[in-house]
Amino acid sequence: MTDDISLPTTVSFLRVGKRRLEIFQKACIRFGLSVVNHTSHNSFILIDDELDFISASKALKSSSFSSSPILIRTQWLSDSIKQNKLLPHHSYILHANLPQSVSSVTETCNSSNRNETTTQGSSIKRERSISSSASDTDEESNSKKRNIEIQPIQPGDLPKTTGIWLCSEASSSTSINGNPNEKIIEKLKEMSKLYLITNDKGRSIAYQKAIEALKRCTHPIRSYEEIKALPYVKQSLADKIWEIIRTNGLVKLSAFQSRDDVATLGLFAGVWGAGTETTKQWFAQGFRTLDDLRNRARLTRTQQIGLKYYDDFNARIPRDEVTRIETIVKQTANEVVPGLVMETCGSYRRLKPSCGDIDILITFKDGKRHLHESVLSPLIDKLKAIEFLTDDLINHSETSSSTGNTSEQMTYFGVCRLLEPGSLHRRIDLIFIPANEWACSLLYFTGSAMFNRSMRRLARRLNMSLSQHGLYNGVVRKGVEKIHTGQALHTPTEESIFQYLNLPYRPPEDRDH
DNA sequence: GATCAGAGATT
DNA sequence: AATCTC
DNA sequence: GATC
Ligand SMILES: O=c1ccn([C@H]2C[C@H](O)[C@@H](COP(=O)(O)OP(=O)(O)OP(=O)(O)O)O2)c(=O)[nH]1
Ligand SMILES: [Mg+2]
Repeated sequence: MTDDISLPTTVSFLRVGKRRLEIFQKACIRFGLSVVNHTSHNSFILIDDELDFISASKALKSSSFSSSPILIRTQWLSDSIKQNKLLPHHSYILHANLPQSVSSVTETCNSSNRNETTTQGSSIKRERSISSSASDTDEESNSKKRNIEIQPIQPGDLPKTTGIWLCSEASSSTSINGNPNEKIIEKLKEMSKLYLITNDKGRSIAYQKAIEALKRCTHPIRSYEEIKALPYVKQSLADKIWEIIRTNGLVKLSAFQSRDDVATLGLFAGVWGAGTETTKQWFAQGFRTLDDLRNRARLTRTQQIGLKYYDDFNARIPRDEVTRIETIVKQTANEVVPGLVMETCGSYRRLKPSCGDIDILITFKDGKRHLHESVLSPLIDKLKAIEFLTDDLINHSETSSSTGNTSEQMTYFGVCRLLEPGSLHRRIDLIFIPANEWACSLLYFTGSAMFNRSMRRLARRLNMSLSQHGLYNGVVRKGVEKIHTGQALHTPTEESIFQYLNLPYRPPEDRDH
């Protein structure tokens, strides 16, 4: 079909509810439409499907829209979302001579509304798929009631719904005998990741919790009953897991992955220093490849470095290379400032066979020595001199005391490489801390991130507060803000922190959640 | 309807 | 203050 | 997306 009228490039919304508005605005970004407010003069206005032409016109009169705009039903966007591409808008245009029966117009466009047909007059039983999907970035929910065949459950086969606190349990070792539900976990992980890069943190967390529940399940899951018995898995996630078991796939994930905006966001998310807002903007500006970014995008200093080493940074580091890098840093540090205590943390301390980066915690042996500035700077300089460090990403020493820097902690994020031909550039994080914070920092920097968050959430529940600086009790919170910071507890060792929280001690390798 | 951790550095 | 990162 |  050849369209004489080109698709709108700029639209605005009239009387669309908050929830749906958010969804539509996201869709607009995705389809390259810009959304403006009433005030400017634009000729395309999207109106809620309940409005007929007359009431829409009335509403327009009392606002500051341009004189003769084209009215389009929001169903246009709803259908476009479903079809995964921006559809022609013709059939959705609202005309003056078609009063009430909004739905009759729909009929021509495509199959999506077939079922609603006639009730009386202008019944608008808009299908809820978009608005009720409780989701933003996705279109989801052809939520047909799946006919679940309930298989008989073998007694004693149910997954134990273990405690709420992940940090109280050892991470189950998948490396030894593999996880029986690997396929499911893999799919859900991908979902979680995609939700994260599309700025849906809450949902990403929900998937991670479900993943952890699955990891703890030591036998292959077979029945729908079993699935629902898992903590943090209810209707929606249970359906998805069941679908994976039955079909070995997940339609929603495939649909997600095939969206070019999601794929592009994923690509851009691999640039160190570019987060959800930046990648979203880049996409909106029409960039699609890393070369687009190199040539045309506005990049911060760190993003330039992230782009320069895109492949290197996204490669895992074999454990033995981390060991060699650690050795270089330790030796150099000992030459420059004798008496430093250093521990390589992160995934390395958790004994992972490969690591995403190198995380090194640094302090003085015995307390008191607040002039950390006399340590970080010389060490960094020396590491640069031997051409081990190649670039700075975050450097406390460079930015001379930024806004009210009361913290004694100092952070250096940079780039290093072994002095051997063929060595890749690696991300290295050095954190300098006062000795009295050693245990809490060690705990923090060892992670995993999920483990930390679980433990911190537990602390909060106990009216305590846990960070890399310390563990406090008697914390009084009023909503979000702390009324009372509480008092710092004496935490000489990691074990002591577990004790305060009534947790069994877990060695680093058991914190790999 | 709020929460999902808490903090440092850059922009 | 928003954004990104650990 | 689950939980309280
Ligand atoms: O959001 C985060 C990220 C990290 N960390 C802590 C735990 C983590 O173990 C450590 C180092 O971070 P990194 O990103 O290097 O994670 P990792 O556990 O070392 O994994 P990777 O192998 O990807 O480096 O910092 C957090 O507390 N919160
Ligand atoms: Mg790491």
